[in-house]
Amino acid sequence: MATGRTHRPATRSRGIPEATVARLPLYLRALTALSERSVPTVSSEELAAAAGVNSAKLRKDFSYLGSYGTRGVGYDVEYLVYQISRELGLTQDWPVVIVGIGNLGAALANYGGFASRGFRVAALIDADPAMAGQPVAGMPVQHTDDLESIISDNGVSIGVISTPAGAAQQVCDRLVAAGVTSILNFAPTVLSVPDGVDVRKVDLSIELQILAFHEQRKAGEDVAEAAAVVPSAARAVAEAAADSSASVDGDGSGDSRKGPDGDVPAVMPA
Amino acid sequence: MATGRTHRPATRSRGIPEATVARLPLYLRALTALSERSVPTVSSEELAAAAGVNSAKLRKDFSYLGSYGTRGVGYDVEYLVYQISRELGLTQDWPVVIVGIGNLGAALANYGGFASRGFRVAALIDADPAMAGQPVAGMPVQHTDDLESIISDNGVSIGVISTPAGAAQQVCDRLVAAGVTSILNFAPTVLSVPDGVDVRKVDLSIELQILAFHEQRKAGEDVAEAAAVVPSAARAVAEAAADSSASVDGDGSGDSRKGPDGDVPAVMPA
DNA sequence: ATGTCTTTGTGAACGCGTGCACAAAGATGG
DNA sequence: CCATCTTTGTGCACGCGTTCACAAAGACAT
Repeated sequence: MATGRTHRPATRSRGIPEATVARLPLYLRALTALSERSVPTVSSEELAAAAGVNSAKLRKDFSYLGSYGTRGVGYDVEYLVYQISRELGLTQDWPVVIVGIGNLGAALANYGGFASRGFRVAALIDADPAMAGQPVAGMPVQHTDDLESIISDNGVSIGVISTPAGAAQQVCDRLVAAGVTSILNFAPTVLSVPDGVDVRKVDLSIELQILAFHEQRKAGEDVAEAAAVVPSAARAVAEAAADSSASVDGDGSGDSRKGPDGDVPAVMPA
Repeated sequence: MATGRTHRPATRSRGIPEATVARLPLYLRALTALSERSVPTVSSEELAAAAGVNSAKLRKDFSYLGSYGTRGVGYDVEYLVYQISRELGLTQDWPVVIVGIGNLGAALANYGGFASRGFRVAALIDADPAMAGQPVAGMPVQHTDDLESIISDNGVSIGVISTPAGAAQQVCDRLVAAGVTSILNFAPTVLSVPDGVDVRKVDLSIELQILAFHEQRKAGEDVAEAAAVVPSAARAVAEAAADSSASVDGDGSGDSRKGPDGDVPAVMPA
């Protein structure tokens, strides 16, 4: 899972709880699989199992959309697929731009899941002039200079940022100024956006750290905190390389980079 | 955001709420940035702003770790970096294996964020015999046949799955059987694991769908208002065909995992 | 020392999300 | 038409997470 939303305090969009919205895609996926197998109806119990959730929760989620089930029988698969698709806005076309075509950006461009349900990669944008015109996923990469015109010409309202952290906010600002109102951010940075703009964040590093926490807990439950603590080590590393302004690798996304996301160097614990 | 945890009902691990644990990496990143700029202390207000959270929330989060601040002054940056690192288990080495070296897997292997904070890519594993031995991110890809020995030889407890959906559960089972107890899953499938194994899911498609929901809602509400900033938004409201557009992308390859692009398809396993 | 000022740490209230448990609704069979 | 069985839809209670608001604690100046 991506690591959570950013904005949107407690907005229950049209009565549908945020937690429910986050599960609708899950249900949709399970339903689509059933649809392909020509299963006509499904019970809340079966569908819940397929989606990996509680059946009561699933029924309550569906109750927010309306009463689409038949008691004693279950839910009509096709009908539910359509209703959820419509509710999520997947019955319309969503042009998407990906900014930052490094390793991750290229992987996203090739990702089949994007092209499926209503999402269409309208353009790939990178700041590296050497990449301009080069085909990635059968589509020529365009230069950042044309970002604004690309957005407006294609009516893009959803942008994906897979640049290094240093460039993310700048790219974000330009996207928003050009009319983008939803952003999926892969760069390890907190983006600040004006009201009315949604930001969702996917942070690979954070996911791993959360796993590490639980892993440590599992391993350390029986054993008594066996950790060689050397706080001075971390302190020493931190002192090094403390230059003035943040290392602005301006465009990034070039060959010279090592990763798609220039992560903030961390303390390297021994 | 990666889309959330899977297991672990309401386990307040050692008194630290799950929501707090999920924010600790965020604080750590902000603190590390401050540390590099040699900032000695920081107030909860400043740090909260840098991490993009509420200051009261941040203080409460830190209160679960202990009283590490000084009233009237703030928090010692270096000390806090160390405390959070230790709490998250980043003071020790975490060997990680990545299974499924397609576009996404390769991007993950190159991802700098993995190598930073204590995580070390111990091995890259793929089922394609043609990939065996080929270098990715300066490391030879190994074949799935050796999965078990790789896990045990390196003492791996964290596995990353970036295979197609059809292969994910099978890979997951083997990882768990070999001793892995934490899994970061990029495949669009619900993984079932025994108790004691943590699974976190990152689902790009779901994130986009959630954004689309809010985007549609914004577009529907703004009809009345005159948000003249985005003229292109209204144009996008072209009703798409309401037929069985839910039919997914081709590629019903099913069993044969890695496709031409070897990336994660949006299809569910049967 | 004493007062003032800043900032932490936390008690308490509130709201959201979850899960239980059950009544209502409809299918099914005789 | 009635009885029975299955499954939905939801009222309710509970727990987690968030936020407010403030007292306690320490720094700092006089």
